[in-house]
Parts: sequence; C-alpha cells; structure tokens
Amino acid sequence: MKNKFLAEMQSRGYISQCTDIEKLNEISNKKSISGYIGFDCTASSLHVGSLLQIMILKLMQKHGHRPIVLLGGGTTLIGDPSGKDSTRKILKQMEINKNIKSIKKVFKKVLDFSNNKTRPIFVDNSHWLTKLKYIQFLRDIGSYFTINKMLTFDSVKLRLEREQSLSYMEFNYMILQAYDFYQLFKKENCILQIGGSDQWGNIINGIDLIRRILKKESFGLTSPLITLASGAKMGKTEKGAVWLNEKLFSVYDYWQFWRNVDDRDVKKFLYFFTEIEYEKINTLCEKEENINNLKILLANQATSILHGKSAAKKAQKTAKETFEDKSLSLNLPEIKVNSEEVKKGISLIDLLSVNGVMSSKSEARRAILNNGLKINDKLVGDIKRTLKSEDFEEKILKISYGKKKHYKVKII
RNA sequence: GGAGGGGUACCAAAGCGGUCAAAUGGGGCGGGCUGUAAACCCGUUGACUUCGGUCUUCGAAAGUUCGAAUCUUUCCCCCUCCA
Repeated sequence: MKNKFLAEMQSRGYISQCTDIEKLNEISNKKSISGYIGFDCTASSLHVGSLLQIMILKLMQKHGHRPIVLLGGGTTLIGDPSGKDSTRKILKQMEINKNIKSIKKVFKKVLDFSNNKTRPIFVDNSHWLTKLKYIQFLRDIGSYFTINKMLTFDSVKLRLEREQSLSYMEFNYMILQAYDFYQLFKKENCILQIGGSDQWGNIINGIDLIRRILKKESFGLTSPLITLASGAKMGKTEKGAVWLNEKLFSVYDYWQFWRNVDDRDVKKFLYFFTEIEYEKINTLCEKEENINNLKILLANQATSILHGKSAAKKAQKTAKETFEDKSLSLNLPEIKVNSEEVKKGISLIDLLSVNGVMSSKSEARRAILNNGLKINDKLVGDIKRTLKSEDFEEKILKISYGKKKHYKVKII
C-alpha cells in the first residue's frame, strides 16, 4: 500500500471503516476507479462538516480516480433519519433545486475539471428516483430487503428504542440510497461509495443490493466523525455555522475560523484540510516552535482550497493589519452610513443593532457597559455615545466588539 | 383502552399564590491573564427605556383572585407502567 490512494487516505486519518480495504486497495492501485459521495441538499450551502468528504474527493483526483458528486435532490425530498432524533423538515422541490445549484458552486471551485480522466461527474438522484413506479419498485428492489434486517440498522433502531416516531417515508430512505448506489454502479461503473461514519448502514445496503441483483462486488468506506479537543462539535463559531459558500460566510471569517482552532487540533486539521504532504506536515510540526505559524499555514491552505490563493492572501493581510498592526484594515466587514446622518450624530447603539452587529439594543448597551466596545481602539463606555464627523478620519472609522470582531464604518 | 408522571428562558433543571424576568449548572457573550490558543478568575445572559420604570414570557385557551409559572376547567404534546 505504498504511495497510493488508500495509503494516503489512511495516513491522513480519512478512514473510519472500509468493507474490504485490501481488495479495494488492490483494485485502486491497478486502475482508475469511480467513487461517489452523496450530499444532503437541505440548505443552500454545505458547511465544514462536509469538508472532509470534499477533501476525499480531491484526494481521489490526485490519485487518478474519478469522483462522482451526488447531490441528492431525490433523497432530500425524503430526509435521512440517520443520526436524527426527529423528522427533518420537508423541503419543496423548488427549494431543493435552488440549493443544489448553490452547493454545486463549491465543488466547481474545489475540484479539478481540467483532467479528462478524473473530471468529476455531478448526478442528481431525482432523475431516477422520481420516475420510479411504486409497484414495480417494490417487486424489483423491495423484495431484496427484509424488514428484519432493516430494523437492525442504527438509524432505525435508535429511533424505535427512543420511541421517537419514524415515518414510513423515512424508513424507506435507506432503500433509496441503496438504489442510488446500484444505479451509479450500472450507469457510471461506480464501485465505491464513501460517506460519514453515520452512513455505514446505508452504504452496506447498497453493496448488498448490487451483489444480489448484479452479482458484482462493490465497496464502502466511511470517514471518521471529527471530534474537537474541546469536545464541541466541529464548525460552530460566534457567527454560527461555518458555511462553505462565500455569501453565507465570508472569506475573512473562514480564514479566521482556521486561524482560531485549538492548539491540540492543529496537526489533525493539517492532515484533514490541507494538501500538504503527510511527511511534510510531520516535519513542519516538529520544527515549528510557534504554533501560531502553523495555524496561519492551516488558514492559508484551507482558505486557498475553497476560495483561491489570492482571496486567502487578502484575508491573511486583513488579519495581520487588524490583529498584529492593530490598524484599520480596509478589507474589514463594512457598515455604511450616510453623511447627512453623521452630521446629526448617529446613536452607536442604534447603528450596531440595525446592522446586525448586535442582535438587540439591549445587547449593544450591555456590550458597552461591559467594556466590550471600542471606537478606533478607544473604549466607548458611554451608552449614549454617538458617531459624529470628528470621529471619522477620511470618512472611515473602526468599531471593535470584543477582541475579534472588527468593523469598518464608512461614510457614503 | 386503563393507571400514573410531566411540559419553565439557548439546553438541562428548581420554583408550586405575592419578595419571580424566574434559583442553580452547562452553553453563549464581554473583561482579566495570554499567543487571535487552552486552562483559570470576574462580569453578563427577555425586549424597550427620558434609567424613574414600562411591556412581553413559564405547552395553548378560558377562568378564580386585589394579585398566577404557581389554583380550576378544557385542549394539545411527551414519558413510565399495565392490557
């Protein structure tokens, strides 16, 4: 297992379980294979929770394999019960289509489309799922599944044990996902399905189905659940979920997210979320004495992968100006005010609550009273503080909320 | 279908007629210390406010009372046990 796809997968810590790693390794070393990962389309963007899977797709490309991205328009209509206590909210077809379009953008940016052999394929399972005929499907596919077995899968078992309701609709989810794999196996010669560790049961079902109908072998592989040193769930910040789409989570915030990871998670994240070679990471971690440099490296690499090099550089520059030089970076998030209002004086509390920096006036008041607000690095302290022309220098001023949230206020 | 227990703020959980915007813990936010880290310590955590207060909140609705998260009725939901 040298220098090849699975070896790197393993060393980077991408593998939790695999149905038959020896055999899969043998095959993937001999020829180019296709593997797929399905993504949920319940939101208009994926978040960092899905980033590991995306990195796996990238890694497939690196080793000459072809990734298939399944944007589950069909299965999102149903909702995967895995790892959920209650039924997910059901989306309309229209919303799902919008989400798929938006989610696709991320893959377009991250994956490589220049190489014919490894160019990713996008598929939407609604193409085949919505055309299914109920009776036909029950006879052709449903007959291969026993309720006895289905009841033993965690996604179902846990719900039943907790006496949480599980609708018949959701109960069918695993069959549909199995059918997806079957379809992709037939259409695209896709022999591998990858997913998060909660997908193990669903993946196994697909493999079984393929074996039973086509008498062919296929493979399943799951990635580990990412755990943080602090025990918290990965991907939460003061700004909420870490989304991959720029519109929902700015490049600067994304860079900051990586810059701020716990010391104990840095090395792991370098393996997970950068393309730096495994050995290189090891030597870097050994040699580097200031872990902050590794965090900057992580932030630059991870941000480059998603938003491109120049955007990452810009974010780093903004961070440097803001935190190291303590100056006002022009790239900070901007709040616009108009010059007429400035002449009259704008209430600081109003400005912050209206622009979403604070969720309410009370919060703004509290922040000021707790010495959490600064204008141009000077403590505010007075809840009646207004912004006047004198506060601005060349029509610009900086407001800081806490140590990490900085905004540029600009007169227009 | 029968018997019991319960629904309280972001979460968990106390309160069981006025002193309750509601104990306590977790989480969040801010401050201190630091390295934009962790740990620790302190403050804060419904909204609005002319900072005097005012308004809305304890599953939903109606009622008793000067006064209800707390009592009554109906309804909805959840849990445990029995059939």
